[in-house]
Amino acid sequence: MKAKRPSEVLASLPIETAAGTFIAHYSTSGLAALDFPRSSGRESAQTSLPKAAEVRHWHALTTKAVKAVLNGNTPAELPPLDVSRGTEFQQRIWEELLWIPCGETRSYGEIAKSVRKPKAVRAVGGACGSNPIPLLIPCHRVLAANNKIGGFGGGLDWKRKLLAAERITLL
DNA sequence: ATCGTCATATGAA
DNA sequence: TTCATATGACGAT
Repeated sequence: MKAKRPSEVLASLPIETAAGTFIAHYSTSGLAALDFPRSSGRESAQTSLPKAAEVRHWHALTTKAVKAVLNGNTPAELPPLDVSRGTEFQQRIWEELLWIPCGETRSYGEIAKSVRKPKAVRAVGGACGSNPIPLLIPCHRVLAANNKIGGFGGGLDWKRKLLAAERITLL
């Protein structure tokens, strides 16, 4: 409906972790998307580092942040997040997710209430589903009511894994 | 406890 | 506009 401005992607860089190789996509404004490891192993990431020192710095931050989350810790610092292609509503939801402390969870309904739209519970789910930057925007900490697992775009197994890393137990 | 159905907000085609 | 949702509440098994 609103802002749909596909910022140009400057670089797609790999992030090697014990869980696989993530791929971070950077635009002129910051980190624009983060992909889960692909089981087929085909990486479309470029191997050469971009010339812009800024991007290299962002990637360093992203790499540290991703590894921190995989270990169940809170990232010390995040790179700038380019959420310019999201709608205003989505950006508001994503920002809200950022405030969820490591180890805690919220329900879709709780998120909806915190943005003063208590009825927009399904819309919250939709916003989480279109979250371009999983892990750093902790959509995995959002569960359905009654501590039910809910869903996860990148695969439910990932959600369970991330929750387990933070020692979050499902009822 | 599980299942079906409806209400409601938002986004995509 | 119509259709699809990573929900939630409620009522009927």
